[in-house]
Amino acid sequence: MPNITLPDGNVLTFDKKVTGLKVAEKISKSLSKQALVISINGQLKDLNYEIDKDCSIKIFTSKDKEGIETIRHDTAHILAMAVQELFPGTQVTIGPVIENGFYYDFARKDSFTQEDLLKIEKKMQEIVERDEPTHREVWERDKAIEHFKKAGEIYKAEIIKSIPKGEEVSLYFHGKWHDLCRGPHLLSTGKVGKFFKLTKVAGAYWRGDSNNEMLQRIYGTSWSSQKDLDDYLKRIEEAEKRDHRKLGKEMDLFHFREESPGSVFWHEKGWNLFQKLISYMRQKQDEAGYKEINTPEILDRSLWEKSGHWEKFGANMYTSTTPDEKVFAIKPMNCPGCVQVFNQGLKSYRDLPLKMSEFGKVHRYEPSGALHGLLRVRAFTQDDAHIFCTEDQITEECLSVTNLILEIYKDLGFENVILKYSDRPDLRVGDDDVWDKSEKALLEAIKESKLEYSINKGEGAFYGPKIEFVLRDAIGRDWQCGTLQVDLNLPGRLGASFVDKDGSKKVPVMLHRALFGSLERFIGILIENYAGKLPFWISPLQAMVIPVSDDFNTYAIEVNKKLKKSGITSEVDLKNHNLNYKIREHSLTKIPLLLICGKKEVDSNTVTIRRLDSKEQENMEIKKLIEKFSSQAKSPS
RNA sequence: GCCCUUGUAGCUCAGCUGGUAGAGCAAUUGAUUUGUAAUCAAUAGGUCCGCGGUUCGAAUCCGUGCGGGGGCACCA
Repeated sequence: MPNITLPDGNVLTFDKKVTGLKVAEKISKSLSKQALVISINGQLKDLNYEIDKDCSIKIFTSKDKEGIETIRHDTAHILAMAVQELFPGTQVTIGPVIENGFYYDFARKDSFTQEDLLKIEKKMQEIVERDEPTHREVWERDKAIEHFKKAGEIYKAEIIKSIPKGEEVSLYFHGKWHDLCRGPHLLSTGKVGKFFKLTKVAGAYWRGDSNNEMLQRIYGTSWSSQKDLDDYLKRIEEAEKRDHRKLGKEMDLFHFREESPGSVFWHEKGWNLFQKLISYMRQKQDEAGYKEINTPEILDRSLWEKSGHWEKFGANMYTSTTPDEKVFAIKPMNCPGCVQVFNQGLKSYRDLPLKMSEFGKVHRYEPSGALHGLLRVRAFTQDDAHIFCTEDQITEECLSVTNLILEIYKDLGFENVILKYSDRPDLRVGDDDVWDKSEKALLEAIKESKLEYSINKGEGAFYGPKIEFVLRDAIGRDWQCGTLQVDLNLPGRLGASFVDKDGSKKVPVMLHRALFGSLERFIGILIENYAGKLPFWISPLQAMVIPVSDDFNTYAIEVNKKLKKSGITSEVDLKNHNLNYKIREHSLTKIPLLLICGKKEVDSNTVTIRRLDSKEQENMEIKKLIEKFSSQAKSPS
């Protein structure tokens, strides 16, 4: 006699056990048609699960996250079914739901080709049409292991072995085909609909461990309507258009080449952008009380041994042997160098907090497969700083770093910032009471900042807890940029000390912080966020002066000179092309202002402005133009 | 690093099953003097990523190295 409580509080009473589908039918016919999956006392179950006890339920449709995720999960099963029908002998492993889709990992000798993907997709459509009914069975563990072993499904057998004792081992059947699965699933393969697409094949390690063999992963996406699928594919396409590698080429900002994989060759315009960011940052840091320093790129091996890098970070370090056989390392981090500057001369507690910033270029030998445009490189410039302070100053200093980061992100158009807080890892140095103190101090700073934060348990650095600053861009992607770490280890290892009030020598606390993280990376993010249409003040080329014909060249040259003098980055285009051509060309390279000069303008001492992405024409006196845009050309302060 | 995929002119790409390369744009030169997203013509431009092999003959097939792309692993 189950009494079933609905989300609106109403209670339906049945005189015998009843399936979720039947409950949906009782509620409304349309719901029963749209129903995909049900939650019973908060646990997701199949719609044909039989309810025999009092409970509260909620029925999900494709409008709910639970519904669409079940569709994706079923699509993954159908993918596996299709693959095994087409390629007998292929072993199935796991096939979870991911953001916007799903994947399934297979073990097969031959590799899947792009054409195979199409074939598989077709077969999947067939399976949907066959509308194979789903049913679930709970098996005895050893029987299940035996069964899958016999069937040649070694990986599945492995998975069952790793299911904790006491947990149910359930199998899902779609027609004859079956898979070990926790569920829930749709009532039949037909419920999935046909709004899916296989997107790519890739390698993936068994159980995510690079010591294991590599499986073949097929990725796909699945939706509840053609429109949703099309929208998704469109979104992907739009994101591709923003790719900073593509835009960087089109806008003539930088390039990469074989001779130095993962290192940027900055072109004039890219470097201009780079320098604009640095000078903006200098000003900000100067105001915040930082002292800029610079330390050597190459330092003796002994220093890196002392700091612990040689042992802990050696695999990522470039080294250099001189003709006289001395071994140096090219710095992968700026901190040891910075501590040397701190160590020079006696420091007093009165000098603290001492904030030393450095635009330091570091080199790290990253695995070749990790390289990705500007976002993952082997040589990059950190907007680094190290703050030497006392333990009592930690919270305040952390807070001021957080504020500085937020201010800077805001100036660059990122208002949506999330924090990730990582606390002590298992492998760490320092006493627990010191950790208590530094974690508490850092957490306090986060709380005071009133920002949303998540906790990554045990993900801190070996020397201290850290915050990572994640910003969300214009199309909803998250990027990890800034970082702030509390270090109670390196200063001691490298012999840093200050004279305290009582005359005794003490070891200072060191905060490591980077605002953008890496200038290279941040520029990549900026390009993608703005789809190349950078804010005026940071645009590497802010204005192009275009004479209508060469009768007006002298005037255009004059205008360009005036602009340059007033601090606007501008050029004049004297090439023998017509106006249409020039407008197209310079619009494509995303120059914010096109300034047209013809007879009308010469006569009235004006230019006609055409802004990027606008067809409007605005006539303006030169004096006013300079007044208006020279202030906009400056970085925000 | 691992799996898959890819490498042809400055750029974007074509070149079927082997017979030593082609287009558009860009560049150069000339004509045109242009009023808001491609004016016309001519010229020049290539170690077909490198190395090795198969073959009478390789951009094309095979091996290998390097680079790019998509993932996985990595990301102090």
